[in-house]
Amino acid sequence: MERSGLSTRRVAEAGAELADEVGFDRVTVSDLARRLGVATPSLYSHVAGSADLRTQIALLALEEMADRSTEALAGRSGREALAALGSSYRTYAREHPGRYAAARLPMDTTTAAASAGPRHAAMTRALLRGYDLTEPDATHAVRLLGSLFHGWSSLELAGGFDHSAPDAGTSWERVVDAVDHLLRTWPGEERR
Amino acid sequence: MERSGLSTRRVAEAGAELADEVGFDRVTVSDLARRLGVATPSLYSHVAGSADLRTQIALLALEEMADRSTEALAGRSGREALAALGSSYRTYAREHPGRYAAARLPMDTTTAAASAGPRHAAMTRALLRGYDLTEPDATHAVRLLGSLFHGWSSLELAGGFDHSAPDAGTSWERVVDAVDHLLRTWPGEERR
DNA sequence: GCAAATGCCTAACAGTATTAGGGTGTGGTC
DNA sequence: GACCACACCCTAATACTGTTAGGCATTTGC
Repeated sequence: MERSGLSTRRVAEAGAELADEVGFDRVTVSDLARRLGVATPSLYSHVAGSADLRTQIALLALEEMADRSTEALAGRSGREALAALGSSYRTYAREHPGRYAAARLPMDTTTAAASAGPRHAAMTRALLRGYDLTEPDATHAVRLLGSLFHGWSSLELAGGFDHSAPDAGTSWERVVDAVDHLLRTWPGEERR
Repeated sequence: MERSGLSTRRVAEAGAELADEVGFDRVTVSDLARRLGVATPSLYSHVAGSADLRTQIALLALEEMADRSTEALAGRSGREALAALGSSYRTYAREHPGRYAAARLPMDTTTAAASAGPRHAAMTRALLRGYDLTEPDATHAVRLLGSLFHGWSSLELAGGFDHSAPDAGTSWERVVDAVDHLLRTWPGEERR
């Protein structure tokens, strides 16, 4: 029989494709095998099973997002960088909902450490260099931005903003303004 | 044979329990039936199937969260209310990770509209009355807060803050300070 | 060319989701 | 107080999905 020329990477890519089409939680080893034109057990040479398949898709998505974000941030700083990074996530989530959902998959510590996750944190930190924050405020801000970007994309993807005005894009622009303002006027420790 | 006295509500509650123990994505009709001491098909009198079961758990979780938040907000305003609402979500996510995950389940428009979802939005809006925001800025702020609360709890639940200082609680306090500050100094339209 | 590794297959089994259809309590009705 | 209808739960049966075991063939490295 003719070989299909599969590999872990190729399987993950096909899985990502499938995730975007039918949703990450409906990705199935059997379905993926069908689409690849091979028998189900054949995939077990490339991924360890259903859980591993999901992880591989997640890793792929994290890399792609990091690559896009890196490009989006190049040569920008301040509000411009903030808007670019946020848009990068928003756009990715819209174009690749399945991959985006995959990227939120919790994974064990060592896998997470070897993923592109740290690159994301580093980018946010780099972005903050355009503002005047010192530790530990910079860390707080990293977490705030991470939560906000992630939360916003999730809600937008779930259609949370679909049925009320103004539209998500407009609102997002104003939120970027607000956060930019916040980062430039971050409150000192004296407050309670 | 003796009857178990089940009902949709009771099944959903048991499902929520199960979700908290094993994780929302591992909730299974069979497993739930086993725990309830009935045969698997028996559950189909109370829920329409696997998908419906998940939805019922989600609706339950949304209600519980809304109830807790309502209580937490009572008699508070400004920064205090902000902190209370945020803590309400954070605590719920920590105590009931499975239910919390369930609450993020995307559902169709009509189901969502009939859920406690709108109550959550209303609470956030109510909270903002303690600040001086006019439309459309209030809407932007509602969305910002919703995204931030959700994103923060998700990341914290996934262990995203576990391996770096300062701890999540401290960081959260400072983020509340920052957001409180932001809401009191929300930037006007003239900025770009 | 040959040996070993690799890539893919078939066979087989456990577990889950779901439908169909049957019996038995339970509660309302006269 | 009998009866009837419905609600509730069961067994049987089917179709997948996930996974392991073991076999043949093609490719690759020497």
